[in-house]
Amino acid sequence: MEKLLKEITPKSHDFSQWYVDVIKKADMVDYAPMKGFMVMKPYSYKIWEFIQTAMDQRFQATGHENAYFPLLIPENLLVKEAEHVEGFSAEVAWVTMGGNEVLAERLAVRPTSETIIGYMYSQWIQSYRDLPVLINQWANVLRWEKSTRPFLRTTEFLWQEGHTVHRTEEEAVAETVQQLGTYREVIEGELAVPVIEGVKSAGERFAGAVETYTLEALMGDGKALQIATSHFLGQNFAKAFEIRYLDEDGVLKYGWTTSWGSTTRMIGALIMVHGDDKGLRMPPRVAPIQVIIVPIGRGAERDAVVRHAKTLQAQLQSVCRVKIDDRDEYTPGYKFNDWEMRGVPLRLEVGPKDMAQQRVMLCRRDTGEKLAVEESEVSATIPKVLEDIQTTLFRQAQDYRNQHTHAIQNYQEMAQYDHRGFFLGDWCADEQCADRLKQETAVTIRCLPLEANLSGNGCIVCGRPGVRRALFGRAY
RNA sequence: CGGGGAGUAGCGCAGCUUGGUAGCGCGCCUGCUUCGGGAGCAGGAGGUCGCAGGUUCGAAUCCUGUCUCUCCGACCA
Repeated sequence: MEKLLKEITPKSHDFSQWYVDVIKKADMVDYAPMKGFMVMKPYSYKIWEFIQTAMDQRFQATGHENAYFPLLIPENLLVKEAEHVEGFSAEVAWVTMGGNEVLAERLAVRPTSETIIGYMYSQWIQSYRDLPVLINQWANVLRWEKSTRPFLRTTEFLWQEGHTVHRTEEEAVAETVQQLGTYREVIEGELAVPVIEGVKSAGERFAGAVETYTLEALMGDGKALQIATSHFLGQNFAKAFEIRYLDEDGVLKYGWTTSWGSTTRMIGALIMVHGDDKGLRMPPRVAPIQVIIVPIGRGAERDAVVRHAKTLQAQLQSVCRVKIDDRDEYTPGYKFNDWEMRGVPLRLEVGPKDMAQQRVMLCRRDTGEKLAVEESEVSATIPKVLEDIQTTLFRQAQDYRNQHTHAIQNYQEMAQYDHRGFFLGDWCADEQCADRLKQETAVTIRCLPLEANLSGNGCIVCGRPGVRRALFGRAY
């Protein structure tokens, strides 16, 4: 334990340092030699691939198709939607040279693709028969952020962005809500991160959106993280980009568009929600390795144990992602700590004692619980235990969030919780109250939850009658 | 972008005040002994001191610039 503490800063001591220690020690990322950029190493990229698969299956199932649009966007397109360009102008990187030639028009490295896709859609859509257009792209985007943090906010990041066009407002809103539901399914079901669904207040809305739907999660340090968003764009982009169709009634009409995105930030959430002082705790469904077999034995025993462990591995391959750690140069104790740091959900130990009794030892990463299992039962037991770990991690995260969610009547009450956690309170819907709250406490409106009723106690800032129930918190 | 802290071997650090032989722990390599919660001994490899200028006979050390990390703000997924 002493040595462990030297490697990973305890969560309670310094959460930020803990986070950096964990992602480095668990071999998830490395810093690139340019500010704000990171390398996703195989262990974290694999997690991203699982997330991609889970998302993509659901996108396809609801009729979406993947496509790919250009990395660079000409300036004249980027500036077409006024609010949009205002929202992003401060963080756009520009390409001004092509080889040795200065470009006639500079090109933006996409911070998001509404504009270039909007332009293309305007070329593609003529008739109501062309609708809806349901396209998603998996891509990288670039935003010149002031301060960065691996996964949570990097200059370049990976994401998916869906862009759809619909014939009616109702259909577009339904799409927006449906996609939020998909995000929730994946984030809660696969990542075991509980979220609160809501809409953003006007001040926090996506640049150019009519309504921004969001999922908000609470991290292990009591700070909030926006984990996925789905935007109803109304006809703002359709009007800016002339996305029009001739309707059945012979009238030329503007389409209704949506966009929705989720990013590699989800991996950051996964780490901050489940990790502990020993390192990561991976939910089994997205764990690159679900079961690590550690053979134990010395001298003459070693060969027999390793051979036996390999047989077990072969047998388990059909029920889980299993790896064997037969490195000769490390002791079992070292390996235990090593894989715990990487968050492998389940460890299977086999030694001479186990072999004699035809059993193995299973040790859960989430609870530390050890159980002896008959060899004949292992294949059947492991999937059940993995499922239980998945559920347990979600429950633990949910409990933590519930314990740190406080209904309040006025914002001064936040101080007793050190402004950490979620706060539910009424809001008068005046942005001035939101600004004042932010100024005084650094707390912002995370969302207006879809499922919440006014308490009737009045705005937590000004005391005037509440208009919306709001979820407050300090955000990443 | 403003304010702190920091860049010396893969990792963590000392050395810098007062310029003069590049050091420690871990890790790595080899050998032997070890193996149910971070093993031991012995031998060994590895560094243009973030980068670029300047001062000097001589710079890790002094000066200037610059890049990167980190923390706290403001901006954002």
